[in-house]
Amino acid sequence: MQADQIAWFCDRAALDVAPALIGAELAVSGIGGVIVETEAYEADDPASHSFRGRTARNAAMFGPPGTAYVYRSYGIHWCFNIVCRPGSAVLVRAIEPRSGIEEMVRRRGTADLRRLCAGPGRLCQALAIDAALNGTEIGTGGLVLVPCASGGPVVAGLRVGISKAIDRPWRFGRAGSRFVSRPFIKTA
DNA sequence: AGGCTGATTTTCT
DNA sequence: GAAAATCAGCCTG
Repeated sequence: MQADQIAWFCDRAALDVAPALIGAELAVSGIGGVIVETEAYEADDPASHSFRGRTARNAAMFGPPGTAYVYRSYGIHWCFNIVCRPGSAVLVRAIEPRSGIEEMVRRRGTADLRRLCAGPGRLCQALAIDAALNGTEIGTGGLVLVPCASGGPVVAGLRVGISKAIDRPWRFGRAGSRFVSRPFIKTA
């Protein structure tokens, strides 16, 4: 999809974009798959990097909708976000591997498809996402995003690995997918 | 199956 | 100096 169409798609609350991205196709230089897990981070959200205003690290979060925000996590991993309205973004937490599986297996050092891209750090390692993509416009530079009309049933749950605003059910997943980073609690 | 810990580096207090 | 939107490996039971 063209960059301007992606910008249009992302120009709304992260809370709207996050579930809408379930089922979308994500690829870097032809290697990727289908998004099965996301999390929303809003501008007024204590768990968001943007909560205390713009800094050197989170500058990309204040760029136009459709910008990629990539940051280093725990000093080791990379995490990939899609910027929505300024100061808000969607963390892509897992994809179902589809294209370039051989290359992803090589980068990850495991042939376990279920865990190949299940988690923000694993996903970035499999797709070779790093700081070079931070601040770039999705739809350019080999970064491909193709939203789909119906990604199937979407389930929601609590976000993972945060210590603030832990009660917001802003984690979204494709119902029944085996490729999510952690199971979603079943609701009655 | 589930819990703990080390790795590693940037950011903010 | 502590915490961080994590992960893999090793421990126990």
